[in-house]
Amino acid sequence: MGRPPCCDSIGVKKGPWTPEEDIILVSYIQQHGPGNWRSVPTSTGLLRCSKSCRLRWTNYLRPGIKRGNFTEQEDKMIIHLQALLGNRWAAIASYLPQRTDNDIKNYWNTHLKKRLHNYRSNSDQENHHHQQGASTSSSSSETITIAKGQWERKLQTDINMAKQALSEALSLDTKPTTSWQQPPYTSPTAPIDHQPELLPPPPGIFNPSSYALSSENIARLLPNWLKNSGKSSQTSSESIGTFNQQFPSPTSEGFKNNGNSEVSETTSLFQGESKPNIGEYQIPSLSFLEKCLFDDAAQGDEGFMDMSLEESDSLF
DNA sequence: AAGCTGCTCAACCGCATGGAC
DNA sequence: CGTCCATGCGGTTGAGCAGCT
Repeated sequence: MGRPPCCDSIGVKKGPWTPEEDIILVSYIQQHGPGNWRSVPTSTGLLRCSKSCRLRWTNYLRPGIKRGNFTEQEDKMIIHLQALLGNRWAAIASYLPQRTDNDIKNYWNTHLKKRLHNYRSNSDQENHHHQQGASTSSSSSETITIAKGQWERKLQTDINMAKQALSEALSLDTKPTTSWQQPPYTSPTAPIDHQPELLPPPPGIFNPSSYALSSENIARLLPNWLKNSGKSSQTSSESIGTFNQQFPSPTSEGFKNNGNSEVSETTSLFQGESKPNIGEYQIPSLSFLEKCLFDDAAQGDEGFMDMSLEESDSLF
């Protein structure tokens, strides 16, 4: 007999979240900060279990989350990190700012795994043909030596690629392009050259099935919602300014503390500490990444050996 | 137009982990 | 040291959707 489900209690709601629930949750977190999830349902009156609240926040509502449209760079990073770390999605997510572990996991399972499988079955066929056509004079040890040399060069390329990817990710700080900055609801009549006004979803527009997709980040709604609901005496710009302070830019927020301690990271954001400096986070350093790569190389990690950068390049 | 099939992804479930007592 | 509890993590599920027949 395992532990009973945490959501066994009667009256706990399951299934898709509504905008109202999201607003309640974001509003609560804005005031109290993430963490202490146990108390969230009782404090907010949400008919959700604490786990569900935490998941909703970390996978969807948390500021700085980028959704969909994985870039090639990200694809490659995921492929390499998966080969290196296995299915440790939280660890992989720590190297990919703005992506959640759940998102990466889904993307891997639905896209990359399939692509990789297709590629490998193709290359297996090619190898089979090459082996059949190749002269039998070359010894297997010779082949291994050559392959090892080639692999070392590939490894260096991989490290350079990882460095480039990370530096590009870090440089996003100055050029944010994340989707969360797109307003989830904009006035149809808003001039294009104006900052679109944030609007709450029109009454009756809610469609449970499309809500999660159409609303990039409910957090963007909150300042306006607070103003409209009279819960905040701040002006719109003030509240947005405050809000932006509390929800800093995606990339400065994006790196998790060692990939498994988002609470400590996000809590600090909400407790009025100085605006996070990217250097303050315990970002897994490149030297660490390199070390892992070399360690794996020394141990002959087959997963990683199987998938070099050049191979992953040819996937795209 | 209706039914079927496969895909996507938000959300759930259960186990693992670590801290408090 | 053992137990309890809160939280984190990874695997899995299922509703909704798109494309095909």
